[in-house]
Amino acid sequence: MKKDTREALLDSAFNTFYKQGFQGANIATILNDVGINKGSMYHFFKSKKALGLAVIEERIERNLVNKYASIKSVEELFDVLCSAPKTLAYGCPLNKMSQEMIYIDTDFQKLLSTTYGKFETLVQMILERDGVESSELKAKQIIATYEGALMIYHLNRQDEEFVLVLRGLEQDIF
Amino acid sequence: MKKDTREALLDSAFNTFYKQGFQGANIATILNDVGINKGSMYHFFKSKKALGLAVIEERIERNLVNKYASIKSVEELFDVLCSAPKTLAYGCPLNKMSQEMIYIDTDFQKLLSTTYGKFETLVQMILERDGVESSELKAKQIIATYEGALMIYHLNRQDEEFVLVLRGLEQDIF
DNA sequence: TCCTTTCTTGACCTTTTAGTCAAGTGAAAA
DNA sequence: TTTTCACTTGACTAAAAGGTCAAGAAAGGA
Repeated sequence: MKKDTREALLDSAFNTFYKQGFQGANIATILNDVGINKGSMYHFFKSKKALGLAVIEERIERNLVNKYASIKSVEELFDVLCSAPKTLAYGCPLNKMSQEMIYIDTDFQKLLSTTYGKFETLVQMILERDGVESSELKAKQIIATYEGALMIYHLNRQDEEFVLVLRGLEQDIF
Repeated sequence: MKKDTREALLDSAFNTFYKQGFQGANIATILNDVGINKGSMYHFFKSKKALGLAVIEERIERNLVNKYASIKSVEELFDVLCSAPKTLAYGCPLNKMSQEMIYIDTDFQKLLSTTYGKFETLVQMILERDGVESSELKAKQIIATYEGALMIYHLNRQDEEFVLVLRGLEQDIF
C-alpha cells in the first residue's frame, strides 16, 4: 500500500490544482478527496510547494509525454491538438500552472520552463520525422497558436472556432 | 480627494493581482501599498471579489482599449503586439486572470468573456479597416498566436523567438 | 456657521490555512 | 515471536486571511 497513497495524492493534487489553481487550492480538499489525514500527506511531501513541484514532474510532464510521444505524423498531431476542448476541461495544465507560478517562485519557474522545453522538443520531433523545414520555429508557432486558441475557446465555448484557427495554421504552414 | 483613493486602490490592485494572481494576492499588500486602512477600502468595494471585478472593468479593459483603439493599420498592430515583452512583465493580464478565474466564479467568467469579446472586436476592426478578408477568423488567429507566444516567451525569456513567431504569422496571413 | 454626507481610522472578529507532533498501527524482516 | 520501520491518525498550533464596526475627521452645501 506504500505507493498507493502517494500516487493517489498526486492524482488528486493534480486535479485540484488544475481546477482551482495552486494558490487557490487548499490541502484539506485534497486530503478529503483521497480520504487520508494530514500527517500522512506530510510524510510523503514536506510542504504544499513540494507537492506542487511533484505534480509538475510526475503528472503534468508525464501526461504530456504520454500524449505526444506516440504521435507519428503532423496530421495526427493536429488531430490531437484539435481534440483538446474535449480532454482539457480547464485549459492547458502546463500553461495554467506557468502563468500562475513562474513570477512568484523560482523553483516552479525552473521546473515549468524545463517541462515546456520537453513539450516543445516532442512537437519538434514530430515535425522533423515528417520532414518539415525549420521545425524549431514551427513547433513554437504550433504550440503558441494551440495555447492561445485553447484559452479563447474556454472564454467562448465555441468548438468550431478553435478547430478553424488550428486548421488555418495547418494550411498556412504546410 | 474622494476619487483618488478609489483610483489608487484600482491601480495597486491591478498590479498586485497581475503579479500574484487574484487568489494569491492579499488585501493587506494593496492596503499597505496605497497607504490606507481596511475600512477605507471596504467603503469603496464591498469585497475582494468586487475589487477584482472592478479591476477587470476599469483597468484591464481600459488598458486594452487605450492600447488597441488607436491602431491604424495591420502593420502597426503587429508592431504593438511584438512590443509586448517590454510592456507586459507578467504576461497578458486578461489571459492570466481568465485562466485563473473563469472556472471558479461565474461573475468573473462573464465579465472576462465580455472583455475578451471587446478585445477581439478591436483587432477585427483594425483588420477590416485595412481590407483584410475573413477578419473574424484572422483576429482570432492573431490573438491566439499572440497569447500563446507571450506565454512561451515568459518561460524562455527569448525576445527574438517571440517576434519570429508573430512575424511568421504576419507573413503567412498577408 | 452648522449640518449632513462622505470618507478614514484602527481595533476587533471569525474562519481558514499550512504545518507539527506524539502516539499508534501493521506488515515484513530477522 | 520479536523487532523494526514505514505509514497513519487526529488533535493541536500559529499565522494569515477576509471582513466588520463604532467612532472620528473632512469636506461641501445651505
